[in-house]
Formats: sequence, structure tokens, C-alpha cells
Amino acid sequence: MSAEGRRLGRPRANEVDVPAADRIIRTAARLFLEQGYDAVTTETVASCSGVTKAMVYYYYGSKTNLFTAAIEWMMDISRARTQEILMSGGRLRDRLHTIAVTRLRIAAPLDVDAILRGTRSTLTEEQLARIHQAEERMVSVIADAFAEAARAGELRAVDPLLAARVFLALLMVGKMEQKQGRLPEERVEAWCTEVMDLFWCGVSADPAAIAPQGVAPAPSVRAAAPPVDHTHPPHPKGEE
Amino acid sequence: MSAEGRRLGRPRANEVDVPAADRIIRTAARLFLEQGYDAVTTETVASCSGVTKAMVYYYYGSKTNLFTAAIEWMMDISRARTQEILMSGGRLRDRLHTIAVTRLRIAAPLDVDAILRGTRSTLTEEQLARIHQAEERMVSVIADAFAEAARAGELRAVDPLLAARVFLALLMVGKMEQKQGRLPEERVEAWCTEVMDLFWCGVSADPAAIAPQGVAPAPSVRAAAPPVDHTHPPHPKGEE
DNA sequence: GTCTATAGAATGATAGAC
DNA sequence: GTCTATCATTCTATAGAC
Repeated sequence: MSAEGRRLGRPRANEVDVPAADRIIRTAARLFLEQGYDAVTTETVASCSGVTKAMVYYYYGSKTNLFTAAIEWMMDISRARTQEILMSGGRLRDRLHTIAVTRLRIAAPLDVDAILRGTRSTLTEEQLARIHQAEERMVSVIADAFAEAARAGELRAVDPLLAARVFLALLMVGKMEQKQGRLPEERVEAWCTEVMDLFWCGVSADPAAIAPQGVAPAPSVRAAAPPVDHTHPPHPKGEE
Repeated sequence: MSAEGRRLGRPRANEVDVPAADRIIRTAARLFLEQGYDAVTTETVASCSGVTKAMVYYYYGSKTNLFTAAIEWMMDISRARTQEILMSGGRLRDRLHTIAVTRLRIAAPLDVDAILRGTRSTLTEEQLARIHQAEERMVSVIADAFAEAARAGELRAVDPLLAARVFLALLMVGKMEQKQGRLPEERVEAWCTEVMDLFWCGVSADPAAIAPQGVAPAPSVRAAAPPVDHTHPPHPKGEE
């Protein structure tokens, strides 16, 4: 398997459409985001890129480094695209709608927490930091746009950083809907409209509800005991 | 290692505080949610539960089955707790606030998509379905409360299912903030208030903004090329 | 002729299954 | 506690660019 049909040695310059290093990082980003760090083997990345494992190591040195580079690369692309849309004119609300539709149409989910699940013990501190910084750059461009819109009076005085994270979380809801087959391509536009409306106006029936809340009185909360038997069917449960 | 200090043979009934099967599933749920499926070994689950690997296989048969049972168990507990709060009286907004604070204080993140990352090829169809059903039960109890509040006039006529998913997504934002050290325990209450306010009232500065939007005109969008070199430092990048 | 980009095979460790 | 498959990583060889 791996790279069948390829000749040995360095290829002629006019024979390479996309350089190997690029093909590898694109493939890696897609696979890691789809399946997570552990589920993706270097062999898979290699064969899906049309090269051998040795090439992956030649260019990226280790699996952890490939992972870090791929995630960082993807986030930077996504941030650049988002920034471009934000810098175009018009109402913020419309620009956010465009971002939402764009991200749901083409972009992969970029939930750092989910991405890093299971890698925390494997990645070095420096690699973790690089990914977190890439994420912060992404959130910041949105937060900056929110802060500016608040100054311009288009937004309430909400915490821009919080609003940016909430906005991104909404997009992840859409990604999940797509993955589970509840949101076909042709309804993306409508879905974004509905969610942006929720984000922009909230759920309240009272238009004058915009007032800071005191702390709600907490009802009594107790954990309910689970009555279900979750053990493996063929095996008996020990009685006491 | 594994279960040091334990004697061989079946323990006397008065010597077991929590039955082994329970300890195993609790430990497994915590570890799987924290670290993901692949990163957790059956050996780890066993030793953290104070039993041997053989016990894990005795009660749960396989790693995939243990995983399914653990996630399902955790979701059912979380759903039961949520349901209890929702059934208590008062304004929906206050009950949601209570749920938010409770989930951020004690519960693990329950993002099915993140949980299942990397397991899709390992789990059977039936196991996947069981987890998805457990999640739907969870979303449904919230959606039902939203539908009822809409009938009672406390909510706008938003899609209850969508609103429920958005609400849960906001809680995941909080979980992420906690994990990255940006949300210490003492600020949880205040954070929930702020986010619930966002959820309830939206971000708009215009209180009369609650009107369906037409589709926004899309500004031109082009991908920006990433100028950064993401390859492994020791290796040179081929120039064209 | 030397260096670069590539393939193929070997090694060593881990972890699930039973 | 043992068996075995998988996977990250390394080593070596080679064809062609420069």
C-alpha cells in the first residue's frame, strides 16, 4: 500500500501539483479534526496524502508535532477568513451571518477542548501553548469586532470576549447538527438565520427584559439514583 | 499494582461500601469524559477503581461496552438531575440559572460529538445508537420545558429543540473556561448570570430588534493563503 | 557529485483480549 | 498473566535535482 505507482527519488519539479509537505498537513488537519488524535495513525495520514510514513517524519519529525502544526495551520486559515469577512462593511449582524454560513458550509469544527481531548499527556507544554494561542487569535478577531460594534451602539455593553465565545459555540451546535444528519446543506442558510436571531435577540418574550438579574433562589437539588443496570448482559450482577 | 491490600476471594457483604461494578462504571465515566476513549486504558480504569482488569471484563465484557455503559449512565444521571430542577416551580429563567450553576459546579461536559470522537469505527451501531438516544433524552427534557414556557408566554416562539441545544452549548463554553483556568469556582455564579442574560436577551442594543431578518447580502469571501511555515524546524522546506 | 525527496523495511513498546 | 496486533519511530537504500 502507501504510495503505489510513485517512482523512487526526488520528483521532477513540474510533476508536483501540490508539494508533499502541504498535502500532508492538509490531510492531517482534516483527519485529526474528524477523528481525533489517537484514532488517526501516521500511516493513515501518509497513505491519504499519497506518501509514505517516512515522508511524514521527514517533514514533521513526530506525530505530536504534525498534530500541532496541522491544528495551528487550520486555525490560522479560519481566522484569516473570518477577519476578512469582519473587515467588509455593513451591519455586524449581517457580517456574523455571513461568517456563520461560511463556517457551516466549508470549515471544520474548531473546538479546542474537543480537539485536545486525550492529547494533554502527549503534547509538550509548548505545543499546547501554540494551539491555545492560535485559538485566542481566532476568538480575538471576533471579540474586537464586538467591542467596536458596542462603541458604535449596535451592541449592548456585553463582555466582547464572552460574546465571541458564545457565538463560536453556536456554530459548533450547527456543526453537530450537520454531523448527525439533522441539518442538510439546503437548510444551512435558514438555520443560521434562526440561530443568529436567537443570538441577537435572546429567547425572552418580554422586549423590555434587558435588565441585570439578581441571583435566582435555588430550588432543592438532589441527585436521583440511576435505576438502570448498565452491566454487560451475559454477566450476572453480584447480589448483596 | 492494581488492587493492593485486597484479599483474594469474594469479599463479605458488610465489607463492601460500594459494589465493584458501581465503582468501575463511575471511575470509567470520569476518566472517559476527562481524557477520551483511546487515552484511557482498561488497566487505568481497573487500578483507579481498586480492582483488577479481570473484574472490568467480568462485569462489562469489553472496553467498548464499558464505554457505552459509562456514558449512558452519566447522561442519565445528568438528565434526572436536570429534570428535577425543571419540575420545581418558579420562572423558567431562574430554573435555567440553577441548572447552569449546578452543571458547572459538579457535572462533566457532555458534548456527545467530542465524546464520540475517535470511537466511531470501534463502537457498534447499537452502542452508538444507545449513546445518541441518551443524549436525546437529555435534550428533550429541556426542550419540553421550553415548549411549555412558550405556551405560558414566558418565551418567544423559538424552536424549543434548537433553544435547548443552544442552552447546552453555552454550558459547554463555561466548562471550557473552567478547564482553561479562566473561570474560578467563586465566579461561576456571576458567569452564569451573565451568560443567562445573553441567552435570554441577546446581544442587540435595540430592544425592538425582535423581527425576522431577511438574508444578508454576502460580502465577497476568499481564503487567505497562510504565509506561515508549519514544518518541523530541523528539516528544510523545498522551494519551488 | 552531492544533496534532497522519496520508498521500504525493521524495531520496540503499548495495550486490548481472554 | 500471556498472547498478539497495532502503531510510533528509526534505519537504509535509491532516483533524480542542482
